Amino acid sequence: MGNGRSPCCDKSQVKRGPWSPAEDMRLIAFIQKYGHDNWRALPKQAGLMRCGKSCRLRWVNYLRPDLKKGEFTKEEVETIMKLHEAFGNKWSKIASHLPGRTDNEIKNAWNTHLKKRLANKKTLEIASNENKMGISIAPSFISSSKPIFLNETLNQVIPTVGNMYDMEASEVAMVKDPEEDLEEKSFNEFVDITKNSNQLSTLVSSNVNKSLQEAEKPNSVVEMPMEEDYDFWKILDNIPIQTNDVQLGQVGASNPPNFGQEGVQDAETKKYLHDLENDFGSDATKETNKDLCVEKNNAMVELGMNPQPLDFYEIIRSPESDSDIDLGYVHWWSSWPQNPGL
DNA sequence: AAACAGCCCAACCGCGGCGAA
DNA sequence: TTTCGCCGCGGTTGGGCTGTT
Repeated sequence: MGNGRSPCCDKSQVKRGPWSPAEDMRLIAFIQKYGHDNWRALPKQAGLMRCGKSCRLRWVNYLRPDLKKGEFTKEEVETIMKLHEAFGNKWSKIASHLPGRTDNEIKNAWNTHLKKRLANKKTLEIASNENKMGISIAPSFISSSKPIFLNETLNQVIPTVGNMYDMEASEVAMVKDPEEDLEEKSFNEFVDITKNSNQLSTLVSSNVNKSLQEAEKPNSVVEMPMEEDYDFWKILDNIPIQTNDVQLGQVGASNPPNFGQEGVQDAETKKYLHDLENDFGSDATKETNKDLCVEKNNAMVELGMNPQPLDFYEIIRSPESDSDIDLGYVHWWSSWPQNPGL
């Protein structure tokens, strides 16, 4: 690979792997307030130990407020199939035709489900064409067990014409329109699968709920998935992060994204945050930061900043509050429940 | 109930494109 | 025109989940 470009960041200095709730919250709070003009600088400004690419990916694929969660509709699936036929693996291009869907999501869906569906369809097309041409497919497939698809992966997941014949020849013959039937089956299978993805979200929620129930137990110790990091609270409390070379006030965010009513308000989310507030207490948080306030004020003077109040608890209570920032749409937390005690 | 295998998807990686200097 | 730096894209990976034996 030669001397390539220098790495985008010092890998030893950045955190990798699943995002914690605290990191998510920090990223959301920061972007909602300051926008994301410069991904490379953002982690530093937001006080995140992540590289810019990681932040961008997390935001674009998971935290963005306009994301459409849940199963793909039949229309969406059809659109993807058509666009893939036209553009190939141009996932971002395909995603641009599907509002609320990310290229990563579509790519994953394609690689896990839709590719199979397409393969099935093609298999049947070949069989159908050969039938139309008056070619008897049976003998060739019977005499030669060689699959049509030589691709190893495909061989694993799709029935070849050969083994299809072996397995279901009579069934295929009896179906009025086998192609349509299989397509329908594939689609239903796909929808089931995506529904299961939804169930996963539900599972995530239930895991969070479980944690909440744990937290409600008297005398139980609540293990917060938060690192001890005052910068986070600074952001939420509208205290600028003090860095050596970055001026938050210069970060462009004049047009914050619309975080209005689009997202689904999750009662569990609120409950979690409410408990969080109770357990730690806003006063306690502010108390903790008291010592930093002088530093904050100095920084503000130094940087010539004029920050608008960004009250964490107001944010969370939105949209009931007057705040135009809303965290309620966030799915809490995909990367967390497997190990809630982090 | 435990072990295993396969699936799913969030996250990472490296490269290409593009604009600025 | 060249070089540099950033962003975004597409491919790949790895850990968790689920189904099967």
